[in-house]
Amino acid sequence: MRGFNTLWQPGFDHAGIATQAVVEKELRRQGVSRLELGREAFVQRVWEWLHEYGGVIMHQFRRLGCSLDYERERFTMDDAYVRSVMRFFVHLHGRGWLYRDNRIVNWCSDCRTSISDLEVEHIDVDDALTYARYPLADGSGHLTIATVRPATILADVAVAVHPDDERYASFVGKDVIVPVVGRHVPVIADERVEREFGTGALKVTPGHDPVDFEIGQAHDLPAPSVIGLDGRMTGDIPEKLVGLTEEEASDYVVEWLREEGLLEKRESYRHSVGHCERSGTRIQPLVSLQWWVDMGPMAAAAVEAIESGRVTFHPPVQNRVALDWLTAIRPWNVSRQLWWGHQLPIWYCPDGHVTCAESEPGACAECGSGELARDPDVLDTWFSSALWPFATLGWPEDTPDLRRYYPGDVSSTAREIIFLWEARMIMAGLELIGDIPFSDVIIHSTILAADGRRMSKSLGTGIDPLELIADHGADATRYGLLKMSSTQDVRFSQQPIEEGRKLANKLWNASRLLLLGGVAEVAARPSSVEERWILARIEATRAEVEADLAGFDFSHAVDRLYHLTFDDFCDWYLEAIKPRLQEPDVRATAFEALERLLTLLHPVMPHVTEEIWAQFHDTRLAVSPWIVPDARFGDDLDALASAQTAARIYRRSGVRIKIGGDAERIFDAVVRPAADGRGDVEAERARVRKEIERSERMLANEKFVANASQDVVAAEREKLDQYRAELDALG
RNA sequence: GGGCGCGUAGCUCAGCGGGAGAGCACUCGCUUCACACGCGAGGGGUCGCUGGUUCGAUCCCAGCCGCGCCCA
Repeated sequence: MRGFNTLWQPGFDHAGIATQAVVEKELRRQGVSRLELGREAFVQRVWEWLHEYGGVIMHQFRRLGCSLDYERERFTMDDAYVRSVMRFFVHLHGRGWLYRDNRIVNWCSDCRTSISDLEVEHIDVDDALTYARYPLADGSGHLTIATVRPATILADVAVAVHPDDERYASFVGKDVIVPVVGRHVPVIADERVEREFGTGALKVTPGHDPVDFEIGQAHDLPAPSVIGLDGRMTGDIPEKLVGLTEEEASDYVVEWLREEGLLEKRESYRHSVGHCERSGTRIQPLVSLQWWVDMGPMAAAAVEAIESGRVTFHPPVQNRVALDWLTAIRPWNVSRQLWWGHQLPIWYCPDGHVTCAESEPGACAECGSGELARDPDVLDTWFSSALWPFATLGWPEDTPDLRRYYPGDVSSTAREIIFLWEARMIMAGLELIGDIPFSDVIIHSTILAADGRRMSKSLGTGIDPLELIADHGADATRYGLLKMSSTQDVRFSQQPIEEGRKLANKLWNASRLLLLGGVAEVAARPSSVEERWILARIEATRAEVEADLAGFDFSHAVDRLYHLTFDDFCDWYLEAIKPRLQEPDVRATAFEALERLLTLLHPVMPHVTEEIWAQFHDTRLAVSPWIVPDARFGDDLDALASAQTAARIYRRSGVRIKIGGDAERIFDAVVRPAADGRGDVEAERARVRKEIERSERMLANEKFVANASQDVVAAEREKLDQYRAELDALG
């Protein structure tokens, strides 16, 4: 409508973990495991599943009447997209930012893969805090530590205390004996120890705790593992514990401590524990060999882009959120032990040399060996999603689309996606294209279920937009969603959608009033006051709506359109012209006003406005020009004020005040007063006198007049004048 | 543990320094020739609590009580 060449890019990511989990679950129901099936066949099954169930979202978009460029639908697993992902990976490798390392990761024993920090959800859990005594090797006493995970005692390699903790100063440098396994380990000093937690002495288990891993690295300690990838006990531990769950092993350890007199106490303890966002399984921090990306340099560029305002988040507080994360960014674990996704473009030869290439190399880059095995891992889904703004446009080729549509303007998403996706799109865009992917990021509200819980499939709290469309109509659903939109999370309610349905209905009926008399045959020549007034109202609303939309304030935009339609257009304008509706000039202006109203409403309610438009046009509203600013009748914006005041008084009390002229004529047409409606004039006078008193009292306050802004004082004086005029009119 | 935000009419939410608002729900009156899926009127709120700043506080500040989210 405004003549811009815009692209709204449709498509999907492949949702690695989630998709694999769903298909695996289905297989299990059929009594097949993915291991039996084999990698190739499994991936084939995922594609089949996608073909069956994919397309739902696009169907929903179409039904909502969203103007996406549907022919350009893209998928992160498309061949062309895969090439972009490989290019990105090889690029990072060439930069030296990609490395393989044994580090502690968030392991989900249910999904059987590592996950990134951002896929971990912290939930408060009630646990027991176990206080265990570690005897000193020299027999001179003991040290007590507190732990919520007694089973990990088996993997302890040290006990750490804070360097400034006087209680334990004399212990540092001595050895203690780890219960159950009998290992002699040193007492070390490290600033990462929280003195206030437990006894202030920390058992150090680098194999199963992120902080301990850091301490272990700093002190050059080993990181033995006693819990395997399957969540079962393993490693250098007593035979009878092998294969137990962590919980069973903990019970054994606690019992052992009790019998040996080393159990000091157990107390209940509530703390937050990481869980896998997908499976809900408690995260097992463990050390494994994974691929990592050093994000420092890319994050610095993104920080610059946001601080300089080249990329702006809305609402503005979110700029800070993004910056805080970017400035404290940590290495990104990008490898996943899954089958569904982009397999790492990494090949190993028998000598362990690593070859990184976009497509399968013929020989090892280092030794020329032809015996190459590809790394079985796939990439984090977000690794590919980060390329969305340009991979969808043909990058790494230099395509016309890429030149025309990159960088884009707006990306809209929920809060929890800021780090996962937005920040990474910005980083990838700056790194690979040398420019930001978009200038504005809208962080919209999350619509909660009516009871305040999150909408989710597993809770059964979700709502299918297709049902809303079936019940209320697509235009009503669009209106309702826009009305609900906010920077604050909102509870879902049918009411705003129902409001939209009423608006569509009202618009339809108002149009019918005009169309019933046939289409106007002359050009509009607005002459009467109500005609100039409605055009002024529409013009004012146009400017306000444009400002709202520019600020991404959709809720206020649709609210204005609702009141313009109901209050101004229907209740006053149409009622005012009704007596003269047969006059060609009146009809001509009415159609002019209706055209403008339909145009303003079209982005919100494309279906009903297009249908009405078709009743008196051969063109399509969707491609008709937007309203151009029209200041002709600006002076008439408040022209109906006196008639509206008279109406309020009459409808409330039955008292008619004297107004005269056009106002009188409009009043009669709109209000249609009874022949000699006679109300309680004295009560009305009393009401107005009260207002006058209030106003006079305020203006008599010297401090108010002296301190309040001139505008406020002037506005108060004007109100006083109006009330005095009203009192006069009451006779 | 760190950070952000929210508590306004029965419900869902606007307003964020000058007389408390919208839609829905509720009550009453209208079959008025576009719409009863409508029109008009009305009832309903110590704007979470306690202090402070100000001529003036729902709005700014502090503390408390509830609730939510993000991060570790």
